[in-house]
Amino acid sequence: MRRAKQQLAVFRALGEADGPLSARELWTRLSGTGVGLATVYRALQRGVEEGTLESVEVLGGGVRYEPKDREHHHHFLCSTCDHAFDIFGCVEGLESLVPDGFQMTGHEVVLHGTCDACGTAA
Amino acid sequence: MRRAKQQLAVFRALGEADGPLSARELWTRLSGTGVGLATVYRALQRGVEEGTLESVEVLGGGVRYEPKDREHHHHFLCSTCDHAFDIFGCVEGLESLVPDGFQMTGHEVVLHGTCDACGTAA
DNA sequence: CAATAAATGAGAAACGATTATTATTTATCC
DNA sequence: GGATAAATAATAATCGTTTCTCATTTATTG
Repeated sequence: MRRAKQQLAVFRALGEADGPLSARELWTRLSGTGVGLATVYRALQRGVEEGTLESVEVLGGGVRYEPKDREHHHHFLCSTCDHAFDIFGCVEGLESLVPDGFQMTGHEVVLHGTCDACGTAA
Repeated sequence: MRRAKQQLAVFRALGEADGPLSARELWTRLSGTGVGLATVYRALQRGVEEGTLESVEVLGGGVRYEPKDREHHHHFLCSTCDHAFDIFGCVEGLESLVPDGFQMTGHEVVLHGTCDACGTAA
């Protein structure tokens, strides 16, 4: 049947965001449309099941979600507004950090500090 | 008065660990000694207040704690045993990732994969 | 040993995040 | 338009973590 108008709104909001969003952040952004929090969770769950979304944990603020088709990137967490921004590009020298006997399958880099808006407002 | 024998046990266990530990992990490690979970939390809270401990968030498993006097390092999270290991050394090229107008005050690197013990056991 | 004050353990309570429930609404198919 | 099944909003229930409460224990001091 597949109606899911509200769920599409969730996917669209995630696609337009400049970084991963938590369930609550999404709900807040969609608040004008009367979408329920449960529906946000349903959409996120389905998105992850279907492989279109990915859950990421940026320190500070639990689980956030973003579209899986985004290319390799990391995150910048603003300590003032608590928003997570995507930052593209990567770093060098990760392999040399891995201890003997350990096998690395992935990595996360999180920068923190102040974002443009918060730095200007200060 | 300052007795705090149990709290000292918490600090000692953290000092001997090879990575940051969560309150529950600490409690488990001290289980033989009859230390209560509330005491673990009390010790962690005091340690952070006094500046000897630091709370860190490694993705997957909430807040963990480690002594603040440890030199700059990052963490390796084993996806099998869910334990976080300290890894020393750092990476290159962080500054180039920071977007215009943003100010970076710190960074975190988390590698994930399989630790030595879990890789061998598999 | 007695008095005092901090520390403790056990369990209850609070808290936030997530999931389940349910009656209602909405799209689709005929 | 009517039947059907999925989707929805609201809210209750659940779950793990952290904090609170309080009676008891322990160190310290005299």
